[in-house]
Amino acid sequence: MHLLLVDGSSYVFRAFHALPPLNRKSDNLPVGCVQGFCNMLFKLTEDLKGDDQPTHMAVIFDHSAKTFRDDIYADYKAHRPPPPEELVPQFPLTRSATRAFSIPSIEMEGWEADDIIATYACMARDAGGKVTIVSSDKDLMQLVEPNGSIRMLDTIPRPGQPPLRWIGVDEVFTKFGVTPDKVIDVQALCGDAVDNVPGVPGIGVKTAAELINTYGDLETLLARAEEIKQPARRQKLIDNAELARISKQLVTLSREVPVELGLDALVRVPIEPGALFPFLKAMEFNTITKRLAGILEADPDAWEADPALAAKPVEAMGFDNAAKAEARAARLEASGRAEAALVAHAADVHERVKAIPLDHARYEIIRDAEQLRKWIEAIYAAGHVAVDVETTGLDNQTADLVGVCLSTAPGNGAYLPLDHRTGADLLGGGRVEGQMPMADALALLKPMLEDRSILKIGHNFKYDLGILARYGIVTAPIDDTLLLSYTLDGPRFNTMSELTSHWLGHGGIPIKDLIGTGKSQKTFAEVDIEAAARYGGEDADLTMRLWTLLKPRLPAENMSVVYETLERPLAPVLARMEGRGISVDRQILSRLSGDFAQRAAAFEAEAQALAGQPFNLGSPKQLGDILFGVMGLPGGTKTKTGQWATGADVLDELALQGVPLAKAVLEWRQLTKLMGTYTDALPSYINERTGRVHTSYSQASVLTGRLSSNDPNLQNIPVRTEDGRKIRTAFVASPGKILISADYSQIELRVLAHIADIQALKDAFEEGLDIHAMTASEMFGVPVEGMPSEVRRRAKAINFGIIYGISAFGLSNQLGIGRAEAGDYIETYFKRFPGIRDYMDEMRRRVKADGFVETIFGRKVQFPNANSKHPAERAFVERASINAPIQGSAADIIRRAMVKMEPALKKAGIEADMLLQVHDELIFEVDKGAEDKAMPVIAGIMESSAEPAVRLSVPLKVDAHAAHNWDEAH
DNA sequence: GCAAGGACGTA
DNA sequence: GTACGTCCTTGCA
Repeated sequence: MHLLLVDGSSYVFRAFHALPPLNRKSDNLPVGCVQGFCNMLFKLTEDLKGDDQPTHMAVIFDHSAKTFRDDIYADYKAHRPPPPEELVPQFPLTRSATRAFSIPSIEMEGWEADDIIATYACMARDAGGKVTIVSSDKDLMQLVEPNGSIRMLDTIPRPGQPPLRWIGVDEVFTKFGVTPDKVIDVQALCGDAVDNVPGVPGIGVKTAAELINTYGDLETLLARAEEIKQPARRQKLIDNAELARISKQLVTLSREVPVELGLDALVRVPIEPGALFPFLKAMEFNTITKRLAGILEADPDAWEADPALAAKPVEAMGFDNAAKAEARAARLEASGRAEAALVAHAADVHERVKAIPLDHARYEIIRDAEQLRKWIEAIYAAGHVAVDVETTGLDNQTADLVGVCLSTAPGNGAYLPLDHRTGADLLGGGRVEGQMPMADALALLKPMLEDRSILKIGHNFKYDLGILARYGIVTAPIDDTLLLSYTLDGPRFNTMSELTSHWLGHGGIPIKDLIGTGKSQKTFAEVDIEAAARYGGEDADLTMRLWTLLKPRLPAENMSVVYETLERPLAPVLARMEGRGISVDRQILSRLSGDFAQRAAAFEAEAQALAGQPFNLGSPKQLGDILFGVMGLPGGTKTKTGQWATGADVLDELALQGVPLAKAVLEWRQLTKLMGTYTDALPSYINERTGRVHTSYSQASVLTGRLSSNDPNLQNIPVRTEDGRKIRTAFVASPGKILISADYSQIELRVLAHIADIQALKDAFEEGLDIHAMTASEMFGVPVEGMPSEVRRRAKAINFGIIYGISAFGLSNQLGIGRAEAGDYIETYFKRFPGIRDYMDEMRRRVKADGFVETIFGRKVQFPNANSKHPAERAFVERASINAPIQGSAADIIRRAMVKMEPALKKAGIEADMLLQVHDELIFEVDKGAEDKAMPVIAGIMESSAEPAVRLSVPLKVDAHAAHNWDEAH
C-alpha cells in the first residue's frame, strides 16, 4: 500500500501567491488557483510512476472553523490575515475539483488538515504501508520517518529546481538541525511568527537545534536550564518554560483524529469522465479538458458543463423565483448525472459478473502446503480474497473448523479440507486421508488473514471471525457482503442464497443436499471432500461475485459513509462481544424455576377449579371457548382468524370486572412465560468451554438499524415486574469483577427534539427537566409541582405515541379513553409543538415520494409499499416512516459509541470488556475497583458519539451504575 | 417435522 | 401507535 496525502489548503495558498491571476471568461470568477490545483492533481498522477505510484489517495483541507489549538492558546494564528477576496470563492471549487478527479476530499470541523494528515499517515504506516505527503509545510516535517515509510514531496514549481523534491530525514535535518522526531521540540523553542506560536523569545532555529541536540528533548532542557552557561539564554529559558510547553502543544500534530473514512475508502479509482468533464467545462479549462480527454480516450462533448458551477446567464441571477427554481432543478439534475455515471458503472459490473460462467469443476482442492502457498501468492497478487469457513454447526462458539474456502476472483475457488472425518468412527477420530495438518495450514493462512494489506471478504463474516478467533487468528481488515446488501437494500435479503438468486440468478448448492435434514442430519465434517469442494468453492466464488457487484453501488448510491462508519467497523466489535459472553448463575435460575413452578401449579389448579373443568391453560383457543362460550362472559372480541381474543389486555379487563379466572390465568401465564423463556431455557445456553452464555447479534436484520439478539435473546430479559426482575440477578460478574450498565436517558425523545427541531423540548433537555412532566404541564396547563401522577402518565403515553407515529385509535387504546378524547390530546400536542406535525407530514411526504426515509447519519430505511393500494397498509407505512428516523438515529448513535468504545477505553488506560447491547444500554465487565474510573469514560464516549459527524442540538445523557449483578447495575 | 397464529418479554 | 425474538398450541404434511 502506498498512500498519497495532498495538503490541499497549503497548496491552494501557495498556488495563489505563485501563479498569475486568472478569471473565467464568461463571468470573471477568479479561478487561477483552481486551475493550478487541477494541474497539480493531474501532474501528480503523471509524475508518480513505478514504485512511487500510490494505491491510495486523498486530498485534505483545513475546515474554516476553530480547532482545539484555539483552546490551548487564544492567540493561535491571530496574526493571520483573512484570506484575499479573490481566493474565497475558490475554496469550495478546489473541493469540487478533487471530487471531479475521483479523489476523496476530506476536511473536518475542529481539526486542521495537518492533524488529519498525521492521523492517516500513521494509520497507513501501522498497516505496513508507505506514505507520501504532498506539501512543503514545515509543520508536517515532524511526521517524516527514517526508513522512507513516511516522506514528504514538494511539488511547488520553483525556478532552477527539479519539479519533484522529496523531503526525507536528511532534508528535515537541513531545515531544523535535528531529526524529525525532535522537530516539535525545536519548534517549541523557536516558535513560528506566521502561526503566532510564541516559542521562547530570542531563540531561533539554530539555537533551538543546538540546545535540543545537547539535552535530548525539551523537558530535559527545561529541567536542566540552570546548567546553561550563557546568562541571557539561561534566564530566557527559565522565564519562558511554560510558553515553550504551550508552544510544543500547539505544534504537535494529533494522530488521533476520529476520521470517518477508513484507509480502504481512500483506494485509488480510475477518473470518472462523468464527474470530471462537467466540472472542467464549467470552469472553462479548455486546455486541461483536451489533454485529459486524450488520456482517458473520452469525448468531452458527451458532457455538458455542470450547471451548478457554470457561469450563470445574467437574467437568472436576480430575485426571480422561477429562475431560482430552474437553477435548483438544474443543480439537482447535474448531481443526478454524476450519480448516473456511477450507477451505470455499477450496473455494468453487475452484467459482467453475471456473464462469468459458473463451473464447479474449476474449484481446486488444496491438499498440501505447496498448493496452499500458491493460493496465498495469488491472494497477495489480487490484494483481496473471499473467505468462508466450513464448520460442524451453526453456533460459532461451539462449532469446530472443518475446512476453509477461498476465491480471489469471480469464477475461481478453492477448498482446503482440514478436519473431515469418516462417519463410521466419529469419536475415535477417523480422520479422512488427503488433508493438510490443521496446524500447518493455519500457520500459513494466519499471516495473510491478519495482514492489513489484504482485504478479506466474507458473507456474514462475524460468524467466521468468531471461529477463526478461537483458532488464534484475528482476521482484519474485512468486507462483508451481507452488510453491503443491508446498507444498500435493508434487511430484504437475509441469506446468501436469497442474495445470489436475486443478483446472479443462482441460489447455490443447498446445504441440505450435503448434510441432509432432520434426525438423519450429519455435520459438514462427514461430507466427502469432493462434494464439500464443489459446495465450498462455489460459496467463496459466489461471495466474491456478490462483493464485486455490490461494492460499486456504495458510491453510486451515496452509502459509503454509512457502510464504512456504522456497519463495517461494528462487525469485529460484535464478534468480540459474542466471544466474551456473560456469566449466568445456574443456581439462582434453578431456585427461581422451582419457586415459579410451584406457584404456577397453584394458579393452574385454581383456574381449572374456577372453570369447572380441566383444560390447557396454554391454549388460547381452549381458554377463549371457556370464557366466552361455556361461561358466556360478555365483551368478547374475535381475532382475525375467528378465535376469541384472550390477550393480556382482554384478561385485565375481565379481571377488573371481577372474573377470578382471568386473574388466575394472567398470573399463570406470567410465571410459565418466565420459566419457559428464561429460568428453564437459559441454563441450556451456558457454553461448556467458557461457562458463559454467548448470544448472537444480528447486525443486518432490523429495518431501522437496530441490532437484534438471538440464541438466546438477551435483549428481552425481564425488568418490568418484580418476579421478572429476579431473573436479572442471575446475570453476574465473574469473581473479582463487577458489571457496569450504562444507558442513554430518553434517547429517542432527544433525537426527536433534534430532528423535528422542537425548541421547547430541547430547552427542557438542556435544563435537565422531567420531560413527561414538562409535556403534561405544557399541554394541560398543570404546574409540575404537585402534578397528579395520572396527568404525567398520559403525557408520557403521548410522548411515546409521537415516537410511534401516533394515531387517535392507538392512543385511545393505550390510555383507555375515547377516540375523540385521544384525538383532542393529539391536536393539543400539535398546537403546542407545531414542529412535530411538520416533521410527521414531511416523513409522510418523503416516504411516498422516495420510498425511503433517512436517519441523521444517512442510513436509508426503505418502504417498498409506501404507495400500497390498501389504506391500512399505507397508514402503517406512514407511522413506521415517522418512527424509523427516530429509532434508527438512536440506533446509529449507539453503534457509533460501540465502534469508538474499545480504542477510546484503551487510550484512557481503562480495561473494560463490553459484553452486551440492549438498544440504549451497554453492559461492561471490569475488575472490581476499576468501576469508578471506567463509568465516566464510558458515559462520555456514549454522550459524544454522534460527533463529529453530527452536532446534535440537544445534549445526550447517559446513566451508569456498577453492581455484582445486572438487576442492581441497571 | 414445519408453518402460522397467539401471546408476551424487551427498547 | 414503532422495532424485535421465543415459546406454545394448533393444524397439516
